[in-house]
Amino acid sequence: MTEKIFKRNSRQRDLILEELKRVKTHSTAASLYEAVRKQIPNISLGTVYRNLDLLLKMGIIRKLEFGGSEARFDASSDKHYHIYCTECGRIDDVHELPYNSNKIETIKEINGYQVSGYNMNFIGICSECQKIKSKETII
Amino acid sequence: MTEKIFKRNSRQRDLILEELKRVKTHSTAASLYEAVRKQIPNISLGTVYRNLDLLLKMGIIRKLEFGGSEARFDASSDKHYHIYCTECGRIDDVHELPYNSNKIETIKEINGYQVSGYNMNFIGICSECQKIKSKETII
DNA sequence: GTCAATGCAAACGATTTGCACGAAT
DNA sequence: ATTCGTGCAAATCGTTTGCATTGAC
Repeated sequence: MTEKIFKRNSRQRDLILEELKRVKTHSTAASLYEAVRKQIPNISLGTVYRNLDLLLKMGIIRKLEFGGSEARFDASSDKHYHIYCTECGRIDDVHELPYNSNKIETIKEINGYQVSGYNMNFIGICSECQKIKSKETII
Repeated sequence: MTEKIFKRNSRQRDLILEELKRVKTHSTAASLYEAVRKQIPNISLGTVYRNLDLLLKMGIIRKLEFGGSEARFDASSDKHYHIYCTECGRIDDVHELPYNSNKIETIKEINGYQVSGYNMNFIGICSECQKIKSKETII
């Protein structure tokens, strides 16, 4: 079943994955492109997208299902929730809350569907933006 | 605080909302456009998008936060979860499971964030697609 | 008569793709 | 030598926007 997806190594792919792992704010394709460009100045955005696809298919990274226009990626191996700041758009990991703590985990059937999983994330205002907002209110 | 958003009535908007309420599979902008076109042949896609935006701002409809490329909309007034079929892409309401049954509802702070809400949906295979898949397996 | 809402088409931003070349095996 | 992975540019897809016109009030 496990199909070989990478047939050759590539420095581009290595750097993309390295950068995605390094940055904790859940990069977009464009931000990975900009970062890797410092090492390989003429890498193309297409290459970034193609490699992100391959890494997704391999299950090495995950695409975060937020509503925003740009896709965000996560390279960490442990599952966890995410929280999105409606003010500045940053996305942080939620490590405080255990991922499998929910009785929702045990649901195997809904509405005739065979349930394979669920997707959950939190929405809020990050501490930085709270400070900014409270200052604005004072004025 | 409640601001007036519609300044005039429009047949286009009425038909868009009517169609969105009628169809239970959570229309896309394009499918609404096709449906309303039967009544107003030269309605434009831009008008559909503009009215969906207005209806969103009024809180009359909601945009579903799935990963797919096209946005899906929901016109029902009661909150409920959704389930997405990975085989055919349909999205159904989940009425079996109460929306506010979670202790997650009570969380007000995570990671320094002031939590305003959360987003959750299920992923699975609908009964139709299960039938198709089991047939395929037999062959 | 006023100006919000429309139709049309062009513009947009994110992503995908075709193709010829370069590089990993 | 083979052919995968790349860079480049053009194409695609969903959505947004500018502008002149239409229609609700």
